[in-house]
Amino acid sequence: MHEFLIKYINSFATKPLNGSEIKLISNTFVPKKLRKRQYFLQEGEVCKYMAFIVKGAMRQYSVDDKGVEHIVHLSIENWWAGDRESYVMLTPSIYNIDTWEDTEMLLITRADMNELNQMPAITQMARKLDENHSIALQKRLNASISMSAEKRYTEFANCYPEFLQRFPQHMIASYLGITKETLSRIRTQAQKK
Amino acid sequence: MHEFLIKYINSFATKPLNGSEIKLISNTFVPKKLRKRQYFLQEGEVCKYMAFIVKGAMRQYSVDDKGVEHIVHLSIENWWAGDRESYVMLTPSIYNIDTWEDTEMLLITRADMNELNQMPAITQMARKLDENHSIALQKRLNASISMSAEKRYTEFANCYPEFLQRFPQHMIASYLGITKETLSRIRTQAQKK
DNA sequence: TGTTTCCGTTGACATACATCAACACATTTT
DNA sequence: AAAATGTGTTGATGTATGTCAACGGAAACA
Repeated sequence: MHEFLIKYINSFATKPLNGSEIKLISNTFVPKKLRKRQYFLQEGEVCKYMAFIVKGAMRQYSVDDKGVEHIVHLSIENWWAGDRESYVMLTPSIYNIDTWEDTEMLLITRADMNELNQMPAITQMARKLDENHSIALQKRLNASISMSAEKRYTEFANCYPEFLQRFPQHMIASYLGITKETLSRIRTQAQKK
Repeated sequence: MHEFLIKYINSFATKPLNGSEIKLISNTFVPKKLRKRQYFLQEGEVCKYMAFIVKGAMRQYSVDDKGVEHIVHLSIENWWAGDRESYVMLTPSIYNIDTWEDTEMLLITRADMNELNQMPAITQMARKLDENHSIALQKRLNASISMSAEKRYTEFANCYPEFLQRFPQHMIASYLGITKETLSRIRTQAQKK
């Protein structure tokens, strides 16, 4: 199971991991399985682990005063799940994270991650991840400030076609910050063209 | 002028910088001054430098099809300016960055930054910055997806009261993803309460 | 000193999107 | 097999926010 993670880390590294490093990593990341619809994190808890997803699909969302869910993050294989803010600051999370498919993941605590940061490959990966994460968030923020719902959807569909297959439409809608009805109408309109 | 930067870096470091490190940093970061309303970066250019702001105020914004500006970032002393995506990926930026006050800053290229990453203090700072940046963006994204314009404004006003003094209202509005008229109405309404 | 530009406010009106409700269909549960 | 639940669609209506236009005052400019 860890081989996916090793492969993933190597894809960021200038030098591939050696045997002892692989061993250490494999011993540090703890496997965990969750059935569909189970919580990985609930609002109010501190997020103790970051999860590398080996197989499956998850979502992260907040719930507003009216009980409406707002999805801030969707993730599948080779992505990470977890609330960075809570994980880094050790504060209670305002988000829920749960699985949408049966999911296998590899967990790591903040402390263990700090240990592993001895390894150059890990440091490189972590930096690169942070960078990519920031860039992606920046793009989404710009989209959400400056683009119409329709444009946000088409851009999303281009960028992440696989997500359209894996998640139901109302989750995509929530992720885009619109209602399922609006997304439905956008789609039928787009087809006419 | 570099002393502000040194102080700033030390605030992230477990051990303060020593003499030779300070010297190296001071030699690497290049001072630059810009008058009010001058461009630091224009759409289509690659962002070669990250700028540490010693004094002044800047904004980063995209311009949509209709010519409307959408501010994605505001920054003042002890913040950074620059388009991370362009800086990291070496792609042409879709953003403009300009000064709103006369501004003094310290510039660094990506290559030089990689060199400085030999120093633990710099590495620690960079990581911490990336983390904080991600967290802040995540918060904003969640706000923009799940909160009303009014709530976004009051939260912003609480979080960054100084920005209300330094930037005109129409920029704050743009930053919040609303028009100046809407912000004006929100403010008069809020006062009545 | 006058002139221009910028800034914030207000009003009338437009519109993108939300809300609410009903329905058909598929999937899961019992 | 029946019942319950989840999913996507469509229509009627509501509302937050945008758009356009006008105005007054402040600041920048000439």
